Amino acid sequence: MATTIKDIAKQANVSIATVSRVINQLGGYSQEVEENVLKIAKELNYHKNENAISLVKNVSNIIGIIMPTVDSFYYSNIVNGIEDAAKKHGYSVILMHAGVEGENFKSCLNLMAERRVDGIVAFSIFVEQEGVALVKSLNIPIVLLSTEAVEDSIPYIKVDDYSAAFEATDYLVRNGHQRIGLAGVSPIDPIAGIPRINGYRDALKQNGIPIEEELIYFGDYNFTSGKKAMEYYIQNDIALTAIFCVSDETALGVISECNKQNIIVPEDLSVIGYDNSKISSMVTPTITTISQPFYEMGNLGCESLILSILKKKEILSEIVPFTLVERNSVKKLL
Amino acid sequence: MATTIKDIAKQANVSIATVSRVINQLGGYSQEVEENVLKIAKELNYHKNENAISLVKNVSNIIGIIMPTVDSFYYSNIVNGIEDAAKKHGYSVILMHAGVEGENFKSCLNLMAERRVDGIVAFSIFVEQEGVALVKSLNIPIVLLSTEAVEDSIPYIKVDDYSAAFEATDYLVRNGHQRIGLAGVSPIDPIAGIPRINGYRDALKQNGIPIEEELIYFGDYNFTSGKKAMEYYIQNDIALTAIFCVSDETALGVISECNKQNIIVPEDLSVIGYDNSKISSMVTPTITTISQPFYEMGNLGCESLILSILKKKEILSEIVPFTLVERNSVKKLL
DNA sequence: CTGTTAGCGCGTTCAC
DNA sequence: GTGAACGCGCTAACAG
Repeated sequence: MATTIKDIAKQANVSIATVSRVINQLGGYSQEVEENVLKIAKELNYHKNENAISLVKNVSNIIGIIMPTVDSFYYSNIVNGIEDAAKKHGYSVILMHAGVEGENFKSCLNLMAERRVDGIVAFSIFVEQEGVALVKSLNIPIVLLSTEAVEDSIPYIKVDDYSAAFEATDYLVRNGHQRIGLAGVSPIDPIAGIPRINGYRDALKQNGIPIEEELIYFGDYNFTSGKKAMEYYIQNDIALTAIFCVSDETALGVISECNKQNIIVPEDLSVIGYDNSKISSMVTPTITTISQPFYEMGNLGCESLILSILKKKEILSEIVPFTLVERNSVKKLL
Repeated sequence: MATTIKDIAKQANVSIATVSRVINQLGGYSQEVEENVLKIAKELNYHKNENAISLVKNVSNIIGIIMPTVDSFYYSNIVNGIEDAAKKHGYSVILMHAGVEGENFKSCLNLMAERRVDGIVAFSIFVEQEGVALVKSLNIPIVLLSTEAVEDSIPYIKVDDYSAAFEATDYLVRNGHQRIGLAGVSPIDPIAGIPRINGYRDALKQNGIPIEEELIYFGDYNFTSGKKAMEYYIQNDIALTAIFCVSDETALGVISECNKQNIIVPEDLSVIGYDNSKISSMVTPTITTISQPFYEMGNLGCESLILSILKKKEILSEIVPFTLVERNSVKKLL
C-alpha cells in the first residue's frame, strides 16, 4: 500500500488536515510544521492519490481522446497537440481507439464517462444520430477534430474540405491543366468525401471545364486506392494531365504506379496530394499538397475544451485555414 | 452531478448494497429487484464511477504509456498494440509524452504514480540510473519497449539491434557489396546507436572487409541525416556501392539526395533501411529494410505487464525477432 | 495556527 | 434476500 496523508500525519504528530494543507500549500501553518511534514512526505515517498482527489472534488483532470484505429502518418501530431495543451493546464490524457471506422465510439464514450473525464476530444470519427444522443446524455464537454456530427450538433474544429478541394483543383487549372482526375475519394463519406468531390466539381465548373464522371475514381484514401486509380486510368485510356488525390498516401500510390509504367511525375502527369504528411517532402518528386494544421488543431481543440470545462462556456465550432504547399509534383503548363 | 447508486437505491426502495450487488451481478437478490434496479439505472443514465472504485479496490485498471514526443512513422503501431491488449483485459490507457529525448520521464512517472496506474509501459526512452531508482521506489510494474535501462535493471522487450545491424550489413556483403557506408547513427546512443555500429563493424570484419571510419556518417536517424550523409560522401569523393541507413527516414534522405544528384538507386547505389515503416513499401524504389514488430511488441509488452499485475509475476525481458524485408533498393552484384 | 468531522461514490463485511 | 455501517484517501467547512 502506498503511503497516505494519514501515515504522514502520524509520523509528524499533526492532523491529516494539516498535512493536506501543507501539501497543497494552502498556508496557515508554522514554518516548522511545514518543513517537517514535507520532509516526512519525501521520506515516505508520498504521492498524492489523484483518484481520491477526483472523488471529493468531482473533477478528474483527465481529458479523453477518442480516435479511430489507424496507423496513419499524421495522427500522432494531433495527439501531440492535444497532450501539450492538456499538460499545460495540469490535465492528463486518456486514450481510446474506436476501431477503424469509429464503430466503437459509443462504448468509448461510456468508458470515458465511467472514468469521469472532464472533457473529450474525438477526431476523424463521424458522429451520427445515436452517438450525438449519447454525447448529450453524458453531459461531458466534447469537441470534434477534423470531423463533424450530424446536423452540426457537436462543436468541431476542421478545415473546410470543400474549399480545400476547390483550391487544389483550381490550382491545377491555373497551372494549365484541363483534364483532371480525382482519385481515392469515398462517395459516402460526409466529411472528407462528398465535400471534396463537390469542391473538385465546382472548381472545374467555375473554370468552364466539363465534368466527366469517369475521371473520378473512388477509393479509401489509401495507397492502394491510388495505385488502382492509376491502373484504371491507363486501362481505360483516359488521358489526364493531372490528378487530385484525396490523401498523400493516395498520391504516393498514383506515383508508384506511374513509376512502374514509366510515366514521369510531373513531366507526364501532375499529382497533388492532401494532408501534407511528413513524407510528402521526403519523396521524389516532393508532393504538392493541401496542408491541414494537425498539431494546431489538436492544441487549439484541447485549449477550447479546457476553457469550456473551466468557464463552462460553450465551445464554438471553428474552421481553420488550410494551405496549399507547393512542391514539385505539379507541372506548370503555362 | 452524475447519478450514483444512492439515487438508484432511493428510487428502487432498496439499499445501496443491493444496488451494488445487482450492478456487479453478484447474485443474492430476487429477480424482481434485479430488473427494477437495472431499469432505474438505465432511466437515470447511471455510469459507475471508476475513480471511486479505484479508491476502494486500490486498483485503477489503468495502464500508463510513456513515450518520447515525436511524430514518427511507426509509433502509432506500438500504441495500437498496447491499447488492444489493455482493452482486452478491461484496462484503460493513459498517455504521456516525455519530451524528444525522454527528458521528462521522471515527471511522467510521478504523475503516473499519482494516478495510481497499475502498470507502465515506456518505449524508446533510455532509462538511466536516476530513472531506475525512481521506478524502483514507485513499486509499479513496468516494461520497456524498444529500449533498455542501465544495467539491465528493468525488463524490456526489443529486437537485438546488434544482430539486426549485422544482418543488414552482411546482407549487403552477400549481395556483392564491399564498400559500405553507415549513415544516420548516433555514436552516443546506447540502444539504437552503439549496438548498430558494432553490428556493422563486425559484419565487415567477419567478411574480411577493412573498416574505414570515414564511411560512417553520424546523425539523428532522421531524413536530414540521410541527406547530409549523402552530401558528405559525394563531397569527399567516397565511392560507395551501398549504404546501411539506421532508419527508413535516413534511407529516404539518402535516396532524395541521390535523386538530386542523378544517382540511381539501386543501380548506382544500394540502400538498406531500418524500421519497415509504412512508407518503405510506398516509395520508388521500395526500400529493403529491417523490420521490427512494433504492434506485436506493444501488444506483447502490455500482455506481460498485465500478467505481472494480476499474478504478481516478474516480467521477463525478451528479445523479439527482426526480419529483413527484401524489396528493391539493393542491387545484387553477384 | 491547528484539529475534528463530514462527506465524495462505492465495495464489503456482518448482521438480520 | 437484504440493509446498516465502515473505510478507501482526500478536501472542506467549522470549531477552537
